[in-house]
Amino acid sequence: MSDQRPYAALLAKGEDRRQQILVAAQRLLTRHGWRGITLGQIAREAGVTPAGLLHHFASKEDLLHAAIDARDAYDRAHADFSGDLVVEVARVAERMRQAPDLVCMFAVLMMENVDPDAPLHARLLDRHRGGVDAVARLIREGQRTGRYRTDLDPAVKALEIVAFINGMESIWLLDPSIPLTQVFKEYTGSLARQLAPSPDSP
Amino acid sequence: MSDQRPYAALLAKGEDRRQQILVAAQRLLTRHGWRGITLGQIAREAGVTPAGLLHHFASKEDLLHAAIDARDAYDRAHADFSGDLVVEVARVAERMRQAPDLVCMFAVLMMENVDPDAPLHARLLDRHRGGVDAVARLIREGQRTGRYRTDLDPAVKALEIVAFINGMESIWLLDPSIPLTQVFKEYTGSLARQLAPSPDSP
DNA sequence: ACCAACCTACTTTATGTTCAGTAGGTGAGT
DNA sequence: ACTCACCTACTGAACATAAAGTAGGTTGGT
Repeated sequence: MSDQRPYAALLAKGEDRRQQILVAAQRLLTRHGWRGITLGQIAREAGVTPAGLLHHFASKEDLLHAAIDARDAYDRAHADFSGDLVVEVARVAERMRQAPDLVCMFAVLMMENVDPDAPLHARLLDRHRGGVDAVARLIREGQRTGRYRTDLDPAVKALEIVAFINGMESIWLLDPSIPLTQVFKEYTGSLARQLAPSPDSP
Repeated sequence: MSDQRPYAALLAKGEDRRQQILVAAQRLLTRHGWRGITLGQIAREAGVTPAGLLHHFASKEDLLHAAIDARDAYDRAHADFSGDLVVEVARVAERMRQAPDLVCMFAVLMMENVDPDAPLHARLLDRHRGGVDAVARLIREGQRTGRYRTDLDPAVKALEIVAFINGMESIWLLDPSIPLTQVFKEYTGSLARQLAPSPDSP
């Protein structure tokens, strides 16, 4: 934080401000969406003027992409597609609590970019499909190793799981008073029962 | 359509235009959200000028509320909380196909009004809770009559069900190529198995 | 005279962006 | 030691545009 070199401190300050802006943008983005926020709001929350903000990011759209990039990096760091699917789904609730501004960002952005011509449509569609595919792969893997029953379509079940997670994100954003953990526990429990091979009692 | 009386025809034309505007607004609302559309776009799609639109609706916000009211009326006409829960959930897919602009409108509006200070927050929160409560009631009813097992929390399961439906609406809007019916069939199938009393084989 | 269903032309406000400038630091040449 | 060219991190004011809403007119029916 406090370097000997004043210039280094200056650069650190700049990077710091950049992060502040990014965090503010993420927070506001998940509450108001891309169209619901102004540079002024983000700038104020980050302690700069709109012009000052544009010193760090070329445009509002640029800032948006930077925020999404940060979110992607978070996912790359936290997503674990090597473990058990059910455990992984259960972990989503924790992550939602830890970093709601990041985790729930896509739920908001998705609905804002539903239209095929929307600026982020392609990117979000790709991302979403990637997520569904990853879940489907996990199911297939479990089926191959005999841990999961084989009479259900991985692609279909994956969609169901992703829909549930997505839906929970939306609902939780709207109403944070819901019993998030319990609902996730309930769902993962029933999921485990469903994926378990045939000779099985609840 | 074609009245004898020219004045009646004029009034009918007005009512007609009002409906056109409402339909256009609903369509655009579910694709671009409230903030993503302008009076100009809606007006153009309805075949009027922005000023012409404001002849039928006092303000943009007024139009929004009218669109939501129409959606509420649709729900009142189609929602059936007397039948079986599983059957009812299965029917959602049909309704999504029949009237996507109406059914999926709330999924979009919800994410746009996540913030407690958002203009529609209270209304959407109420509506959402009402939906969850209705589902929970259906579960409780089933438990009381012995059709459903009693060892699961109706409120929690209701949240899961609503989350799934909500999530499916979002995903389907983003990517209409998904096998909507299959996923719903899969989910309702597993739901039925889960709600069924203990001595039961899949 | 009055109303309905519009339209054209305008005002107002909000917002992204640009521009010119300021304060302070760096490193090279003299 | 001193200046010169250039850098980073900003600010304040101005600019351009878009979009909601308004004023007043027109047409045609009662």
